[in-house]
Amino acid sequence: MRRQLLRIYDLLSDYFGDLHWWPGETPFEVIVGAILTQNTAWRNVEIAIANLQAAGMLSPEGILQTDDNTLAGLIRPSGYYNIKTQRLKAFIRFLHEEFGGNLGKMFAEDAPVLRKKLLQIKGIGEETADSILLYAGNIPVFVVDAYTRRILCRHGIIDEDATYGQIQALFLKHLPSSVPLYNQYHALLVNTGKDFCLKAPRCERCPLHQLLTGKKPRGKHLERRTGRQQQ
DNA sequence: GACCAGGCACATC
DNA sequence: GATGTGCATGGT
Repeated sequence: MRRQLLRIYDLLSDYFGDLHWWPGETPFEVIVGAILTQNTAWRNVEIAIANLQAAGMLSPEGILQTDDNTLAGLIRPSGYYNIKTQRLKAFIRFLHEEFGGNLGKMFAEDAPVLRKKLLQIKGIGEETADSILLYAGNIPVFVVDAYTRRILCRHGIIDEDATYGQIQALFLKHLPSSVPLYNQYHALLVNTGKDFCLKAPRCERCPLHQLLTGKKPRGKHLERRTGRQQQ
């Protein structure tokens, strides 16, 4: 399994290059993005974050002091704006109550304890919590998302009804504990999902196609080695 | 116009 | 514990 997971990693890294996730200037911006991107295309999140930035509200204080209607209006392009308004504020209230509003203190907390605390916040589930830990806190946890599940499932590596915890445990067990490795691996899976798993015909051009079928991938994708950045 | 996107909470059985 | 539903925008 270890070899298989590393083979997938190598194939995708060859194709996509180093992705250097997460797109975000600061840890706080990464956290805002993690909440706003829930079940939402990243391009819509970018608009919402740009709105917050332009309004000078991309900070814990800025968001907390903004009334709900104004905040919802700013993040409207990211969808579910009423719910996400509450989720953003719930996180920031937690940050103030537990760590005096200091992200450095938050990430200095023992990781498993912090993860449990994050999961108790309304609106923070497993994927969002792990994205925050890995991409904002540089803590080595593996992020599992819909693409991870879809790709691993398609390649027969996991069962269709595997839980989040089971999928995560697979990576944690077989891969060395490494922030850059987990960062890149998750980013690769997301890009693979976006580019190849949306519609069945495109799947045949996926860098992983040969791994699954024994057939060479179709198309010219192996020529592409752009090392492109996220979005 | 239908479908999809880097989830999550809550109701119901 | 499993399953269904609401939340909502913008791109393809």
